[in-house]
Amino acid sequence: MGRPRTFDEEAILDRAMLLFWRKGYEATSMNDLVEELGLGRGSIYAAFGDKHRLFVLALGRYLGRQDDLLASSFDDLRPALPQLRELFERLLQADSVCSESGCFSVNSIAELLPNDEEVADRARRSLRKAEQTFAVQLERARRGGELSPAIGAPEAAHLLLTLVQGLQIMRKVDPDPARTTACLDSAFALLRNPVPALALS
Amino acid sequence: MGRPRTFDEEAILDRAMLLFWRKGYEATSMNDLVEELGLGRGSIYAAFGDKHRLFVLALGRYLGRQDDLLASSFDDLRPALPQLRELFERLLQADSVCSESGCFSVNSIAELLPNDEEVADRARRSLRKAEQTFAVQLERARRGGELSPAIGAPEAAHLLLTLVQGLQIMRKVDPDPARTTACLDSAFALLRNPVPALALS
DNA sequence: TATGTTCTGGAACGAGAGGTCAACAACTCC
DNA sequence: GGAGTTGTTGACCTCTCGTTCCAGAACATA
Repeated sequence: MGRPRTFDEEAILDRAMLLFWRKGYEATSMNDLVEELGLGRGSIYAAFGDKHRLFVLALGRYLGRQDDLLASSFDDLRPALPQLRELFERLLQADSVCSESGCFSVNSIAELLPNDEEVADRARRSLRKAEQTFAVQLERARRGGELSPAIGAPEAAHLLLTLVQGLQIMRKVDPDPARTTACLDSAFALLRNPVPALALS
Repeated sequence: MGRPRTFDEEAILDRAMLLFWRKGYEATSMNDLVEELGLGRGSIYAAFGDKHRLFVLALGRYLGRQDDLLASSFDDLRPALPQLRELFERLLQADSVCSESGCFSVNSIAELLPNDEEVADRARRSLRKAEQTFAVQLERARRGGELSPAIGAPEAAHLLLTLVQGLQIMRKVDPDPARTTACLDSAFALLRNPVPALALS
């Protein structure tokens, strides 16, 4: 019934995501989107609603991918800390798709919060999920004697999450990936148990 | 010679700073500024140039104050780590002027980098200076046996700087100051030397 | 082929953007 | 007081913003 879509909705959302990611919400105009997406204005509005809704959809797509990456990253048989470390490397590498634009989520939080409740909710959800995932793995690390006794698993999870947000800011100021890697090295050096005992319980 | 200014340039810059801080660069219009600053458009342009220059001046004012806070925060006779910890508390408290808007510098980096070289330069300068100040104090901490041997002073400085940027993002997502304090507690718990020896050298 | 429905692309819209300007106001100096 | 200079104001400019609308294109069904 009716004329079919001539474009792949998800592919279009990906391109919108890259544009918003690169330029930010306010600095991206509908003209930019028309040009980048290769669609008429009418088609965009019909398919995605207004500019803000399109942005939220694009951000949701970005966060959804991050969620997936997180959910499928852990093998509960191997030590947790090295896996966490590898996850961060992968997370940051995934963001290099948009070369020096940092993290779409961090950028959006910084630009639009606390005034944009829709974006706030979506971001909060992903951050909470990430923190919980970290906490589970860190608790596993603690039980395995990997984690420094100076910190609890939930606190370490929150600390790591916070640090990663900070890394995304620092990457925009100094894009040298070696700096990022070095910073993660330091963090994990501190998190590691200096006297790795046998499993405690 | 000529008619004198009827306004205090620095007071006006402060108000512009608060507005840009609250709304971001792109979302703040000249109309907003005219209304907030209580000046005619012409006066603003005559005194500060265009919108972008005004923004850079406002950001410079913000960063200048942070620089001052940092420069005058350390007593080389007392232990370094607690002083660093107090500094962070003061930094975050200073930002509470603009209740839930996070950090003007972090917001600006996220919104405008990597496309705005002027903002990038100004922000880089302050971050470098902060990192160096941290490093000096952490080196003092290391020599005094305060710092964990698991990390060097420069690395700890970079780690702390990164963490604070992250805290500014997290604060926008969850404004509860207790979370921020707890995160700093965790970080310093890890940085502290678990076996505080006597001064080594 | 005729009809109904959906999608497409671009013209058109009002609002508001950032920026300019000219007339007037407020001072200093002669 | 007159001349010269600078600050102030708000009307005004052009351009671009986000959004709407409509005529035509592309399908399914009959």
